[in-house]
Amino acid sequence: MVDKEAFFQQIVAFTTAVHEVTHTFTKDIKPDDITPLQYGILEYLAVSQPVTLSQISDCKHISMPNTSREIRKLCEKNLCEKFDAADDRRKQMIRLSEEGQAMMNVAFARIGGRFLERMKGASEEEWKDIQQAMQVLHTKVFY
Amino acid sequence: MVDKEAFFQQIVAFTTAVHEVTHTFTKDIKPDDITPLQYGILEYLAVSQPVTLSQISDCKHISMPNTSREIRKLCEKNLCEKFDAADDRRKQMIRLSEEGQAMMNVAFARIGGRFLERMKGASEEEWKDIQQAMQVLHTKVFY
DNA sequence: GCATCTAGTTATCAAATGATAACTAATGAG
DNA sequence: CTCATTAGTTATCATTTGATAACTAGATGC
Repeated sequence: MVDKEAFFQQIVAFTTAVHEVTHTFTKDIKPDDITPLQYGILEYLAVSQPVTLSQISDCKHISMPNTSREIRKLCEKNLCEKFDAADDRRKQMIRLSEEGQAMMNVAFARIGGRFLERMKGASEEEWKDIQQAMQVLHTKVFY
Repeated sequence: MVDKEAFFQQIVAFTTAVHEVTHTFTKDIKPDDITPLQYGILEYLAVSQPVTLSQISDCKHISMPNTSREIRKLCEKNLCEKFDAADDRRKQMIRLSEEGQAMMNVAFARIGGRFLERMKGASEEEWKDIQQAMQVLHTKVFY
């Protein structure tokens, strides 16, 4: 049998480490004129665009009024833009503007660079192991 | 060769999933009378106590004045306590109080329960795979 | 013994975030 | 058609968090 107590300790240590590393890799990336919450929204947009306000609200756990406010600010900074959904005239779709897309490309490239830097000594086999490991955890625990 | 672009996509998707799952597993755990920041400090204490204020400040990326303030609030709520370090009379060591320890035990048990629930169908072999996967990522990427 | 450094505190201010009420407009059910 | 529901907005307020300056007390270098 597995030792569930030890297993849980391991989960805590692991998730803490993931938070810590992503934090240090991300903290000095975002431009000074956007807040952490706004950066989180832009990251979500970069991965999932186009999305509705309601989707942002659900996925990022931000109330609708606050989501509306933050999106308005991002639009004012010309980082994203709204357009009407074809199927339902109540819906507002959001996507990154060209400027926003360019900004996120730069941010992602820098973060990616840091991960690559961290793993530059890895052998072909280690890369495979790491990818395999992420796949296992992604499908079985963190989905 | 590994496809580094795809690899990075995978990292982003994976870390996002870890954040998402830990968030949903943790959000309704903390008592209403402590803030998210305070909960984070308590979690850190539970894992690393006893620690100094400076250690909390460093590890949780909170300025010393703000760390001092939050610790004072936690002490006022009887969740942690200060005591003097033996070696240096400037240092204040912090540890959970009995009440704080009890609170974190409950919180951790509930979070642990949710992970176990999520993995209740897993075979002996899958458990091994998952532990193995965490170990790989913890040592090679998230350290 | 004096200057300098480290650990922590207190007070204060500004900004970011969370929460709620009251609203408009479009959709969908009956 | 009418009523309930959904998507989003605006305004407002409270709380949380971040940032800085000015301070005390103990340690450390020389």
